[in-house]
Amino acid sequence: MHSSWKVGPLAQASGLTVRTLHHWDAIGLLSPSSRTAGGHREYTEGDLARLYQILALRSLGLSLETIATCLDSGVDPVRLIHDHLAKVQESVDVLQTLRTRLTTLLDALSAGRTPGTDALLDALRAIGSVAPQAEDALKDHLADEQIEVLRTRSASLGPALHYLLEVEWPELYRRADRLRTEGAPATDPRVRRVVGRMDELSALFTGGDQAISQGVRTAWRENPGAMSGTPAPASDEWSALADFLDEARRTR
Amino acid sequence: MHSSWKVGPLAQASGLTVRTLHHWDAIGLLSPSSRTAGGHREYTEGDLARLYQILALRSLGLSLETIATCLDSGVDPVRLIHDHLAKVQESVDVLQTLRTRLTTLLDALSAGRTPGTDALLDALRAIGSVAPQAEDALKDHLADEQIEVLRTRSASLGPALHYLLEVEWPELYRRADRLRTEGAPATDPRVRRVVGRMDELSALFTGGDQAISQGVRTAWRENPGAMSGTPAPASDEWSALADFLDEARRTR
DNA sequence: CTTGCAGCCTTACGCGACGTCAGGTTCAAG
DNA sequence: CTTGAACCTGACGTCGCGTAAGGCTGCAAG
Repeated sequence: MHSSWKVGPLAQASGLTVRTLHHWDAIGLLSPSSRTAGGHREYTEGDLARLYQILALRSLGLSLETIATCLDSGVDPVRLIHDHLAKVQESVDVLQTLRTRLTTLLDALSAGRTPGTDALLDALRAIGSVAPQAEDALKDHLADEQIEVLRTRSASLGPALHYLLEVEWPELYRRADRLRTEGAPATDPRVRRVVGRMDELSALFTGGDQAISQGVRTAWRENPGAMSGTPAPASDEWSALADFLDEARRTR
Repeated sequence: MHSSWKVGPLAQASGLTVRTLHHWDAIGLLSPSSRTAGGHREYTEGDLARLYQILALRSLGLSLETIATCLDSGVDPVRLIHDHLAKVQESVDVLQTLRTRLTTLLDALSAGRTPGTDALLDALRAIGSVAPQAEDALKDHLADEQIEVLRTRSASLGPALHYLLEVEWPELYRRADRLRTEGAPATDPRVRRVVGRMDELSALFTGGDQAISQGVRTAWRENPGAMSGTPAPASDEWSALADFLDEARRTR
């Protein structure tokens, strides 16, 4: 009646693999109480009880080492579960944030061919309408030329455009804001690098036209949500970052 | 003006470690365009552009291999992001489910010293009240004795009790239900093992008293939510599982 | 008793993205 | 030229096993 199990049947019964049971034996998590003369593992009923406890704790997402500690040395279960829950919650939060970013990005990508460019153009047009009335006609004309430049540039960049506009740009934005909130000065080499790369990207679109670059920057400041590809930050935070970047640009 | 960077300053500027840059070089993700005569890495501006692209894509949670493929061979960004989002969403769902289970478990654990035991006792009392009136007094008396047995047992089990009641028990419950919904017959050895272990746990509390064991099983059937430690399943699902377990017990 | 074959054994590499030495070489300042 | 900081390559560890490779055991049939 005191049945013993070999690895194969036990793996079958428990839904695990033989390799897993070998592994658990190797790390001392679950070692069979006895062996045959030839060295074959023999799991007893007591081993099975432990196996079920391991499965239960594993289903909570605990590491094998943690499980071993629990079963062998005894740990306060409340604190154990509490701490583990905190870690899980943290992972969830991180993934949720990532999911939001991916969703936003995917919306932008699938909404149009080059949504980032459209946002750029919209922003440029908005800038034009804010300009002094006396120069409206000229600015409109200039904007048309600028738009043409942007369209040509966009076409020549091809697929890389998506990454640049929808991925790298927001990344630069986030990096800059992180540095700012960490208290880095505008003269910090890391800040300068980020600003430099931003201007590089800008140059890719404007073809080096300073007027257009300035227009894009202004547009960005006026309408951050459409340009950054990320949820619009608080306006005061935003202008603080814009000031920060401008300062970095000046003191370069 | 054509600046070149060594690993140290570049790591400093980018927030990475030297080791990471070495690694990215080793796997061909980001190799410096040149080296000094002595073999020191020299990163050019072009390398920096690639570095920023890598950082951007990495911040989306993509694997280094995927990033390399994107940058070197060009992949449809929409599908890339879409597929990746699906994986992230799946991870979120899994973790959310786990979080819910952990929260429920933690509530149960921190509500009282031995909430599972209280639930057991409550269930036993409920059973008593359902019993035929003619035997009420006797059953009440019997219940008191039973309660005393359970209390003694709980005390002697110590911390392991929590695992048994709040972790292993629900795990057994889930395993049994999984087997049932997979269509396994009540005579399946895996089912028998689960039922056997359930009865072992039951025996731990009742001290082998069949009357108490039966009472606990009945209580469980009457009030599954309080006993299983998991969200109460649909009642029809529940009774189907109870029937399944009873059948497995009979045909053993 | 021997053969056969299924199932068991140990050993070891692989994954992913690096951290962390260890032991030796190169660079730039003084 | 010397010194010390920064650089180099190589290798092992992480975590939970998957996936062989090559050999041994155990049970049944001949």
